[in-house]
Amino acid sequence: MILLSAVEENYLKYIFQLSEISDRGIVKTNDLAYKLEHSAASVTDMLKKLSDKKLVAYKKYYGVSLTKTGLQIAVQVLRKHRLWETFLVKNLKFTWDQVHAIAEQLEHIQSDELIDRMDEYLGHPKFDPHGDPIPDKQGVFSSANVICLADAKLKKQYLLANVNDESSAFLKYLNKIQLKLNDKIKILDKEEFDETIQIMINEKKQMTISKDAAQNMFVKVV
Amino acid sequence: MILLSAVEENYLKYIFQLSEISDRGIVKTNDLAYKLEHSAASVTDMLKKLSDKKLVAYKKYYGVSLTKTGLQIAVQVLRKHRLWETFLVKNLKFTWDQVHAIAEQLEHIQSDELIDRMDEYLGHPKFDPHGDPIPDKQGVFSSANVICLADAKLKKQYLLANVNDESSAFLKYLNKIQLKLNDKIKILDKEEFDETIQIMINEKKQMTISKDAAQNMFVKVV
DNA sequence: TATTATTTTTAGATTAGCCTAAATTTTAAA
DNA sequence: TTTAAAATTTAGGCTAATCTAAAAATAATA
Repeated sequence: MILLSAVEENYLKYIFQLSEISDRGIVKTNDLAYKLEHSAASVTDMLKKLSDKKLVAYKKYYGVSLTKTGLQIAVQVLRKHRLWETFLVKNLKFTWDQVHAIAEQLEHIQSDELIDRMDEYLGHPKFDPHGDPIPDKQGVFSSANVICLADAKLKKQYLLANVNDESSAFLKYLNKIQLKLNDKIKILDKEEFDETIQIMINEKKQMTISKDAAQNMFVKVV
Repeated sequence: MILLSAVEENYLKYIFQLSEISDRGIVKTNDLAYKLEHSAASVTDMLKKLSDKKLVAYKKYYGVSLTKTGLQIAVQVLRKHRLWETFLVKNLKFTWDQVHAIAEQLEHIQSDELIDRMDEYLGHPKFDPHGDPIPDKQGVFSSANVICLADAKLKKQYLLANVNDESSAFLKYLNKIQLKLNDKIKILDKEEFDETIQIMINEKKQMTISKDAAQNMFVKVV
């Protein structure tokens, strides 16, 4: 078990996250640079280093993907992040918009024993407070079969299953409009021009949701 | 509130701990180097840096002490360390010999809100699992009035109040001989030659304790 | 008190992780 | 298909935090 720096772990985590929404799992240097808020040059440097350590498969000017080892580590970092978020919300009564930044620190604490005990303490949760799946010790995610609200069908009943945890402002907005996980959502109408949608929440409250907000929300069929 | 690196925080923490057992609170470069397991040259470099930041008062060839600001930060790091140790033992059921290394990482997580909520969650504990006092948010320690077992009087009834948390091996030894905090201890005899002591534990079990072990144990009068 | 030993600092290097500016490669557009 | 634009890499530099070896200051000893 090679110990990685917090920086290296972050690279693997973000490569994993970006690879999930890219074609053939290939992540571009610039996309990583944008996520990490680093220069592209810095990213290139680190990709070479991670490649030397056999954690990523990197091809110059083409892109990067995780090796088997790199994937395993990325998933364990994600596991730690989500377990910590769960602890912060469930036990320490943080709100869901407060926990991401703290979990970004806690996810790099190096102790398998700690995370095993935390998992046990929390009762082996399958999803974190934002609805993100928590991989188990073996790295297996329970799948939730969600679709983005921006791509969901009209007039169909859904449940809010997952929201983007990275933007505190977005989560605060959800607080303000009192939208929580597992609320019922039905799209009543969609404006062609700006893709704003009209939704019905819990069959009683009607709202207008911007395209931007809808892209950060994920629903599943009832 | 200036954010310090984990390394800087560690320096302040160790300067604080060493100053408590030094004359007039002056800490020597070599003592710090030994504690930190760094070269003396590295320590000198860092002391200059901390001095520039007004966190320590450093005089070349003489020694270093904490400024008011440096002291405040050191105490808060200690507070975090001890609250985390308490959480690890009380809630996650770690044994007291397992928690120091993990707490050394956790103590550098930057979030006042986190530590306030953790303190609340744990019920504002005054002492950690090793009997070390946990300073409150204002940095005030509750004093325990302990003396080192190596300096304790013969034939007097004491309670084990505090043990050195830094050596996992020592704590494992205490586990083996089933000695816990608040156990009654009476020194029956002290060998002049090697300062080995004979103790009676809880008025029923007699044991021989080395000088080395006794120096890591602290007792208070019943 | 002179000399030696110890402690501490200085000088100079190294590595990780970042940067900007310039060069190169790839992609898109005319 | 040539050329312009965008993406990416290379080159060279910087800071934090470490090191070793040599120099300097202080403390201990003869």
